[in-house]
Amino acid sequence: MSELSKTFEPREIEDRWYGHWESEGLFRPHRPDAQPWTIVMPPPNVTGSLHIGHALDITLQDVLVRRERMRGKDALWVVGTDHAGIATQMVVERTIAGQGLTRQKLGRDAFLEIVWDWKNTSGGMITRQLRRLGASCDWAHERFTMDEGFSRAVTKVFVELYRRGLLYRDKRLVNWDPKFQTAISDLEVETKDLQGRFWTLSYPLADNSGAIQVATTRPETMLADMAVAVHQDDDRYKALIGKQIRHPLTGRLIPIIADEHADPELGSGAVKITPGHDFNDYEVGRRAGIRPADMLNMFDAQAFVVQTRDGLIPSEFLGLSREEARKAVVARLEDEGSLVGVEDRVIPTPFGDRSGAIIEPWLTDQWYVDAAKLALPALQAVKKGNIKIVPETWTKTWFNWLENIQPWCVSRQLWWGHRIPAWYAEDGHVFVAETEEEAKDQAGGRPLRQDEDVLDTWFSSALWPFATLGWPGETDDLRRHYPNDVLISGFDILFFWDARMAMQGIEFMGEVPWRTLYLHGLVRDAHGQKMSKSKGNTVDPLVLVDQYGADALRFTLAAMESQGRDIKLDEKRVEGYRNFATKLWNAARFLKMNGIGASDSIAAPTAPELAVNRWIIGEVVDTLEKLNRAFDELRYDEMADAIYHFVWGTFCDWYVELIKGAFDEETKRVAAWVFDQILVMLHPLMPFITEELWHSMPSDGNKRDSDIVVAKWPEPKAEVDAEAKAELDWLIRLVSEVRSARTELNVPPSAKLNLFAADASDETAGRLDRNHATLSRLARLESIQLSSFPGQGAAQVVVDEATFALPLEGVIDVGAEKARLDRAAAAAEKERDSLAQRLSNPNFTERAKPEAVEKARLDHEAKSAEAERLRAALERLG
RNA sequence: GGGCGCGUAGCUCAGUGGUAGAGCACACCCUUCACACGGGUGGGGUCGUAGGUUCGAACCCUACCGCGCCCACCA
Repeated sequence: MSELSKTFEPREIEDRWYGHWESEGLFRPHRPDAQPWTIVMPPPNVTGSLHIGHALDITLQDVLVRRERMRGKDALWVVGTDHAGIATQMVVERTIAGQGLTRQKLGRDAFLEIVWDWKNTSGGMITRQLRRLGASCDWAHERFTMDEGFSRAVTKVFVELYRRGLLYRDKRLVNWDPKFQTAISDLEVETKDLQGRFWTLSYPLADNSGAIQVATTRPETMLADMAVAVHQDDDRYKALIGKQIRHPLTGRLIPIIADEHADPELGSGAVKITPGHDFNDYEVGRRAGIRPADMLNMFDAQAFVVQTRDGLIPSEFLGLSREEARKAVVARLEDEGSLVGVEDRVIPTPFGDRSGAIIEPWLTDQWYVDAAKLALPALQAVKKGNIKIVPETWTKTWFNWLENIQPWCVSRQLWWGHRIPAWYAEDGHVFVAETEEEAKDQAGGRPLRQDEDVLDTWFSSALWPFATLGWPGETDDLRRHYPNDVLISGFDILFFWDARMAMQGIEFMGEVPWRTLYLHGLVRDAHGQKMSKSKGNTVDPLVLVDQYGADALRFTLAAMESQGRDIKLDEKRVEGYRNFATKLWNAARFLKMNGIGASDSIAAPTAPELAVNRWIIGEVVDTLEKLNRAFDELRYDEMADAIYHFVWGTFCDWYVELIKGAFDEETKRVAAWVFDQILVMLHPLMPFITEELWHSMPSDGNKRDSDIVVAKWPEPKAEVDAEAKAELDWLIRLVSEVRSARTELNVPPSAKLNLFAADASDETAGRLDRNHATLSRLARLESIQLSSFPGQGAAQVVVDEATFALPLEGVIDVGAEKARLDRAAAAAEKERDSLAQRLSNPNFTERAKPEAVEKARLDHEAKSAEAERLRAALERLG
């Protein structure tokens, strides 16, 4: 491996190093005495595949855990997959449908066997894909939300919550998904605006004394109407309160009731009440004293019309879908002259987020978690600062949601999931227990039937931060790694997952699940559009990895991640950071070519003689400081920025250029050390190329003691050498000025010029002397003289106190040079004048901070001097 | 209806009370012995609009305009 190939081939090294890291157990070295550091990966759906959102999420986590591992911590990144109830069952049902099968035909046990098979065969894809990104998680302890231990934890939590009165069974309206035929939680409902209509109907009074008009957006539900409500203060209807209505289609006698829900401003001011199929009406019904069990239901599980308990729905409507029923009802009302008016109207309509079906409020028995009680401590935890949310702006959202939280429906009418540990006796009495035996004991031997339903997937994933560590067992892992240090998740699952983890974690562990909650945004396409399969604008992260390498993709995602903003991913950026990797690769080749290999020490070489070496060590220290600060503040963009500019802008563009042709032992030692620091600092962001180069750097016959994945994060004791910094800063400015003048005056790159330094201080003279060779090479100079140029026709540049002349007799376009100098002088004068104006304002000198005044004075002095010198240079040209 | 965020160079985005930055793109030059996935140089912004606070605002406050997102039962 001593010879680096001419081009950097990510694919080959990525597979090789990942395999090495994993098989050697380097992602979780045994460090029982080290300070623990913990993060859990949001478990991806077991049957899912990697999308760009995962890539971002994984990158952000891996960057952190790699640095903590390098800092010597007992770093643990918990990994595993989620059984994803609805999503997985849906996929499998679709598959067996191809063979003409349904789960009902198969029966529960046979169906579940198929799902498990499916999970076992296709479940490994996403975890293989995570590896391609370089995710350094603890694969040896990979978990699954339905593995044995985890399932035990889920059952225990359910039973405990029940015993603590925080979980109960209740009959009420629930969001029913008629396509999947299951209840879903409020969070799984997406409200979308749909173009609909607003019908006004006429309901006759039972005593034939007249009629009352009601308005509705869902006429079909009138078949289950149980009342008409008006506002108690509405003079139009006051007298009618308590009277009966003969329902137009069913003939059902229903009362006119007073309820504040009826808005006199809206429609006719009277509203039909269907407690069994509308959330508002349900509440009105409750207030009117109707028990949930007595509420009329007119739909089956697939939302087809069925007969109400009172048998009053005319047979022509039975068996119709909601849409058909609506048409039929409207048609009949029209025939009967009961339809008073129709207008178009936009209707906010609830959809199931997975099924896309319109949700039907339906009366069922479900299990609910008393979320309001669990929410309180989670709210407090953020208020007291036990959980820090980054970026902070999300705390308000956190409070707002938790403060208004509703009971959480956790039962699902599915088969794939954790079966609810509740058993019913013949009489309906329920026994909740961790095992059937326990339940039987409680029931005193009566025959029992287990609840058919399973739990919401999020109920189990909420336990991820502690159930993966062995809870309810009191394991060493649990003691050391709970609470986790940080959680990284997209804000889209803030309520689904993060908040529920906080609630369950505090309830069962008595302590917050993580100290910091970092929320990142969505990855969008280059134009800011949300990526979706239907739009066809999705970016497959693995395609990018194939094309540019995992390091480039990781670096891009980190560089574009600035605290929570959505990321517009542009492939050009990935390409750019691939180029960056290549640049680094070639810098390594260059160093090796010149006998520079691995550093023999972790500590910075002490007090080098050459300024350039002292300077670059200081630059490393600077960069490390920036990097560490960025890590502490979770500023990924700043991490990337700091290392990128150091590697390319400082190390490659200047240091390497400066040391070319002068590879003395000291420089070799310093260069080797600096490059090692670069590899280590860059490793969290670009793990693969850094590991490859780490092992490529040692000269023939030598080897590194260990891999960079477990190398020591830099802690150079060195300090920034101010003198060296000043000197190199000067050198860079001088070279840049000369280059700029050359280009602007169209001096051929090959032409070598003489340089005359006028008014040079002793310090400048010394610097010119010390840097004679590099200066000549970088600025393409023939000679350097410490005197003013006696002749005419020279380009001139001003750096600090000195004026440098580059004689260009015959070549120079005096007009162009004059224009150039004039522009430079004008710029300096403009700044000088603006500073002068500020300084002449007593309000400024008296009220501004003394440092600001002092700085303005110094700047003014410098700019005045510079302007003067430039004007003098201009004069010299005649 | 409530809440949040955004509007800075052609594009994507940093920035923050003291006279605007990056990457890409663009223009010109360079086959200089690490790298053309490169090197050098350069052009380009009245920081959405209007007020206010301040010695000083792109940065703080107010209003407005435009864009996006989240939450909410208006029949």
